[in-house]
Amino acid sequence: MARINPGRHLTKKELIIQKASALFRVRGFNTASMRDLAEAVGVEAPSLYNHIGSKTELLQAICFKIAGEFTAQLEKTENTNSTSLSKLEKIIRFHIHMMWEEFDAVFVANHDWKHLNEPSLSNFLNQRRNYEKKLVTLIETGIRQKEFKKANPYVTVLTILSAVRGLEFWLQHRKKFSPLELETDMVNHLLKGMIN
Amino acid sequence: MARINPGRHLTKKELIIQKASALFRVRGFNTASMRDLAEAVGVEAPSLYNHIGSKTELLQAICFKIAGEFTAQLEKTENTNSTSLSKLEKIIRFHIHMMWEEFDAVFVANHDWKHLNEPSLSNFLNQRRNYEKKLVTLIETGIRQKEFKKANPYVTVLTILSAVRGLEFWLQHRKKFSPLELETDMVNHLLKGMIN
DNA sequence: CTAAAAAACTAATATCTGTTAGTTTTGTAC
DNA sequence: GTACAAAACTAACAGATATTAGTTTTTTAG
Repeated sequence: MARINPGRHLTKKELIIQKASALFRVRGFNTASMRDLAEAVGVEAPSLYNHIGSKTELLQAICFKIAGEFTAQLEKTENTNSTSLSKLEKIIRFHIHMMWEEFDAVFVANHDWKHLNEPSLSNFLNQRRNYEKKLVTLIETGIRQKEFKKANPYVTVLTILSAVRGLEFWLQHRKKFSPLELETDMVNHLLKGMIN
Repeated sequence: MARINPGRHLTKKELIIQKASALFRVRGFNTASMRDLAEAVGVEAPSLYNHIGSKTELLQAICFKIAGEFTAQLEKTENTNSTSLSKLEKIIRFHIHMMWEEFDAVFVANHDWKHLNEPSLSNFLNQRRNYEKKLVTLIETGIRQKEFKKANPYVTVLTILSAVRGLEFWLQHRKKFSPLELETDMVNHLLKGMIN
């Protein structure tokens, strides 16, 4: 059989990771087999091992790529001079943006991280914990500066992160309203509530 | 080996389902094996089949038990004479309540429904779609009566359901604030926003 | 055109999967 | 205590799993 055509801007390994993201999202990491992946790539299963080390390595690549992007954006936002509210809004919008642009990978990172091996598992969880802590600090600052209402900042962070994550369902079912309308309504709801 | 002790108020089948809920939550449906489950129950794997029909049947039992409880509560709430706001608040609180009281089963229903077989899968998805539709109708009514701000009601429902579902993470990590504080803060956030 | 390499292939392995068959043990009712 | 039923056990199977070994094909470089 012919070689894998990596496409214009992808190495073969990147192509495999991309197909794996799509496959793992639909079937789940454990349910998706390397034979499934090979078929999606257009090759026999053992051939994949010319490009990757193991199935778990694929999961690692997906999870840490996403985690890295979120962390980088958060740190960038932290280092700007603006209100806590403005920072928070930027972060929420970035989350929504990521859900639209890298749906498969974000979905897999959210669902299948638990199948990571040590020490990747601990690494990933630490990174996520740090991300949450930074958000909590941001909320606390906003409360101290009377920008935000008094409330348990952990609950606030949880509420926001979870709400945004829920876009998974909407994207799966391909509901047909524009990302812009969605983004506006969700940001408004999370910041200003829904009561008239 | 001695027989399974079902405990005070459980049939043997119910005990198995309970252990399966806990196991599936931690490991995931596909990753958890019947041998794992048997060990949790205190028995050899084939013995389980004296009480249950198949592994999938366990998943069905878990998913439809939870779906049924949510549907029942929603219909009960719909048939009361109160404002849309009051109804919505009651429903949010019920979701939080369920997360605390039936964490394992709710978690599994949320995560592993995709491994249901037909026709259970379609059944489950229909039930969930109906649930969402009823919530959308509730929000629409509230908007028409000027109780709620104008916004895409689907987005509103998505935001609320997802936020509440996020309690999964907090419960997994056993954060130490009371359910009451958590419930109050989350309900306030979702209804009234977080901006001062 | 030829040699080196990259990457595909086929064949195979050991392990794990849910589940069945058949048998033995345990508890229950008279 | 004896018979019946419930529920445990052991042994086993067919299929799927990720991965390795070894070989052949394809592409690339000089």
